[in-house]
Amino acid sequence: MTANKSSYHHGDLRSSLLEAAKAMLSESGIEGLSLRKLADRVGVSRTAPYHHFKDKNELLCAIAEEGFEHWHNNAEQIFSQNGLTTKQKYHQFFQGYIGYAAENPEMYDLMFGRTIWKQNSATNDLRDIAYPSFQRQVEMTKKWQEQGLMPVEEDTLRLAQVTWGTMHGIARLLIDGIYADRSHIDEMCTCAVNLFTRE
Amino acid sequence: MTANKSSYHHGDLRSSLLEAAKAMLSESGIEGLSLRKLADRVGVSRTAPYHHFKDKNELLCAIAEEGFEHWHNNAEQIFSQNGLTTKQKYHQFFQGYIGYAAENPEMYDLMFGRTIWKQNSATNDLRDIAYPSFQRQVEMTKKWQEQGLMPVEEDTLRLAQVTWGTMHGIARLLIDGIYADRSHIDEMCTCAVNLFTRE
DNA sequence: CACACATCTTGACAGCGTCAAAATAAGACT
DNA sequence: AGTCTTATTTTGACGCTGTCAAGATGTGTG
Repeated sequence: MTANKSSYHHGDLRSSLLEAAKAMLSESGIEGLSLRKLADRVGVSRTAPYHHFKDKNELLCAIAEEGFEHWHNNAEQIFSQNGLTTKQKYHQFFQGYIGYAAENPEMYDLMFGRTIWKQNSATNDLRDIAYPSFQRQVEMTKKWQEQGLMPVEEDTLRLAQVTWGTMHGIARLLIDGIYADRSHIDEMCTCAVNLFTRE
Repeated sequence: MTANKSSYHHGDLRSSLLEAAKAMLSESGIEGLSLRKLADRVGVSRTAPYHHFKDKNELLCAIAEEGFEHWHNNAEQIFSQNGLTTKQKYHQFFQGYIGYAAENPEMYDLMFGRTIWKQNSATNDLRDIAYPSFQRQVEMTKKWQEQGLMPVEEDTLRLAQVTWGTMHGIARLLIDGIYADRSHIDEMCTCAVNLFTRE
């Protein structure tokens, strides 16, 4: 169906746009990412991107998709590690989450920020990737309860919402530069894990 | 020095602008609040606001100031209540925080969102109001530790960051419409309070 | 070889924040 | 009083943004 590369006028505009857009995103954030500057950077006219993305929103969603994939692989990797107690793994997962947000603040802002999720502007493709990620959080919480790491008295869904909410909140405080800074990451994570886990 | 009211051309443009801006904010969010539409709404020309606010940013900061004041009074009121245990008060504080965010999502987004805090764009006036609010959070946490509500083993600052982070995170998940919705508020708050408090 | 289609460009429009310069009205001073 | 200074508001303009409509250009298929 679709040729692999170097066909048509530009070659593979769509992925070139995505790559450049990701770079611009991490350089200057969502606000600083304009379609016109993006087109300029790739070397095409202002409206060329519109033949590959219906909207600026659709472009942003496509970028976020890649972010979720990368994020998912990251979490998977941590959990497949051996020789760690459940609590150590959870600690590492927690720290990994905050670390990802701190190192990719603009991407995190895009993935979990209101630009996309506020007014239901998320693409179907993005939902298909993001929702399972949210669901996985609940499943993992259930396991943590069964393994005695987290209190079984609490409803699993609520517990998942609260623990993820904590990670999300700390991440946001960090990347929005309010009240907390990077040098506190490790201590904050340890503190949170202590509060959430028994033993 | 400055006349109280009904002097000059318009009367009291500054407060008229602020009031209209607050209305527009809650109607259509930060993104939907444009200086031009604001001026139009108040009945002045597009650049009139610039003699009362240097920037759009400065206007936003002025709005946020009012938000912090209202928010501060709200918290004060809860703590001055009698006939409640420490835990009940904390529960109510927690719920009040989330409730405020859920009922004033756009104002909360302005007060604690990246628009203002990201690139150090907060006004000095705003800082003077906001920073003590953050500080108060730490002091209250210290009291909660002393009263045996929260673990004394944890560093007060970290504990404050984590507990506030949790409130902030849940608030953001709610108002950004991701993963949680309003009907879960009470249960989430109870769950979080259970995790954070002893006894 | 021609036709259809995907792709890209040019032109245009409305909206935004903001600056400069001109117009207007109020208060202060002699 | 009247003049002057100063605060306030307006008009005009600039560059930026996202996006639509129409035209130009190249590619793959029949």
